[in-house]
Amino acid sequence: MELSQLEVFLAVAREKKFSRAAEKLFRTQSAVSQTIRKLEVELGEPLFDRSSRDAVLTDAGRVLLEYAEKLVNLRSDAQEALREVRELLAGKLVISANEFTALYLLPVLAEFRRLHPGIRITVQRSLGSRIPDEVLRHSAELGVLSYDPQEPQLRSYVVYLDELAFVVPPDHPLAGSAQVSIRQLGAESFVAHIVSSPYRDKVLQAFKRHRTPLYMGLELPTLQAIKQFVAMGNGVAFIPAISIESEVARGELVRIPVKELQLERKLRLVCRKGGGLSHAARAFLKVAESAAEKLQGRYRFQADH
Amino acid sequence: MELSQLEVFLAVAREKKFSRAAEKLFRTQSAVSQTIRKLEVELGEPLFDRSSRDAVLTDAGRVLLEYAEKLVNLRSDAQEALREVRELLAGKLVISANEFTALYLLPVLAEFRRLHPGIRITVQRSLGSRIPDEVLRHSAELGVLSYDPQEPQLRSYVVYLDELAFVVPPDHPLAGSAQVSIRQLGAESFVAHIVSSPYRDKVLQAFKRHRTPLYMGLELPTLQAIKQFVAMGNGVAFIPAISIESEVARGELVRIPVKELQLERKLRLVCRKGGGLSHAARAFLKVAESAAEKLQGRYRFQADH
DNA sequence: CTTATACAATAAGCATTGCTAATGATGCAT
DNA sequence: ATGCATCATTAGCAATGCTTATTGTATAAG
Repeated sequence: MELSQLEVFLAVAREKKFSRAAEKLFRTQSAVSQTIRKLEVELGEPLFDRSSRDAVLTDAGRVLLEYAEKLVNLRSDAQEALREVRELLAGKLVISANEFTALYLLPVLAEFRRLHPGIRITVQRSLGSRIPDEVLRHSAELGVLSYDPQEPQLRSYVVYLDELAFVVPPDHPLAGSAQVSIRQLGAESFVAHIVSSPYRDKVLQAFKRHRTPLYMGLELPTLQAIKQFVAMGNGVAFIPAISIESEVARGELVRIPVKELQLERKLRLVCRKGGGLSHAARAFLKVAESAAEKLQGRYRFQADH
Repeated sequence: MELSQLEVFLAVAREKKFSRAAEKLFRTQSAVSQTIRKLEVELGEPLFDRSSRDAVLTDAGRVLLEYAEKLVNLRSDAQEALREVRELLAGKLVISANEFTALYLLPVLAEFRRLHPGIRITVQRSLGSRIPDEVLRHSAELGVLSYDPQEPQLRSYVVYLDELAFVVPPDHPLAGSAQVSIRQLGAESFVAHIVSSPYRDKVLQAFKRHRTPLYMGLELPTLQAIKQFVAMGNGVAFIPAISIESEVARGELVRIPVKELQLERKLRLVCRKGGGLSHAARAFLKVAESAAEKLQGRYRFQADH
């Protein structure tokens, strides 16, 4: 029992004539007869009573009619649903990011949702180190990383240039400075992120090069905690610039360029190589790309200070 | 999109390997590949991501999976429903009968329901003269008639021998007689059915032959009314034997054979010629046939009195 | 880094299927 | 009875789908 056969069956049931059904189906009457006959043999039951002028459904025919209509409608539904996927009106996108790269995502997500409100997005929080594997195993389709992954089956696109910002509380003696040098920071009490990263080491090395002690009095597990702690006047910190934009704007934190330290961080979107990407993911990459182009100028401006 | 293709799709989705799905389907891996490919081309969307070790459903694949399962299940349901029709576990049977032939049907219906409780039966009341046409137009599948229809597309089976019974109230002077002759009935007041029938004419002719007047004092429209009127002691009547069985048994009416008058009535089941009969109708004819065989003896016994 | 293995895509040949065209059968109306 | 409409049947042909054989690719092992 195939859907194409059921379509013929439905046409005959509607038209009540084999020949008229054949016209509607752009087939010959013979083809229709054979199709119905085949169905009847398969089902072991006649479907039409041909004895009278109009073809009349038998008991079995009536039963089949009910199901045939449902089946054909269900197929239409399926085709419609697939059309929606094709046209980005439906779909699901899972993105893996860690605490701070998730921040980068926010404006991109906003734009993406505006363009494709039918796509449901899940941003799952993970650790940077586990993200490549998650993407490979299909537990996420995209990932946000701050480094270029080694895996040869992955491809990554740089979508954002972040940097490590030096921030102080607004009432800090250095708060008014346009720039500081590392030597000026020897007396400061630093608050650090408990997760070690390549950038932390670079900071340490820079201080060492300038023979300046780095007093790391506190390690905190979240960026939020670090920001609040600094804002309360309890110390200073190096922290991803992206995570302090609003605090700087509100005057809760003051960012000061450090002359000898301009640590850029490239944020990347990673995905699997080789065409296995959903429309949703491809669309997201596109949105991210155009967002990156817009930000480029602004970012450079900040970096030059 | 055909159900056979969806079956292949489901197998691959389940097995996560084209080759393993092929085994389960008793096909070659090539066939499975081609089928899936064809589906993908038709739907304009890849359904599986083949890049990783196991085939993984794409967005579109997940959507299709949902519908494919529903579709395949619905087909099973349809096949099951048709099996029930085939095995007389389901179906519908419409029988057309007039007021008094419907009485004949009752015991046959009881037996039929016992044998085939899944078949829904409708006995629609009609007029004897319209029944052949109704059967031809499929507005009923079987009809009960008291005569042999002319229509060449109809076939009829004699299923019951009724006769016109002469009944009197229990307190009637003739009530004790084992037999009466027509001449004894000249003084009686008859109650007649308002619907004229060939049998009524035969009665009239018989009375005429015996030069006996027939006083027809009242015509009533229903058999029930005639019976009650006679039982109340208001007259006597000729009435189909089948319709007074219980009243005779309860002593409300007394039946007396009339020597010169033995009017047999053959009840027939009619149906369309030529294989266009449902299982239900065929089964009903069968039950009616065996019921007729059983009744034959009993009927003859009564007739001999 | 190469080799072996597992799996899917592709190509070519073949069998089956389903369609058309032509003809035969049957019922219905004139 | 004749003509018209309708469906069944048959044979031939074209399209479809399956198989076998081969190529391509990614993963695992040497």
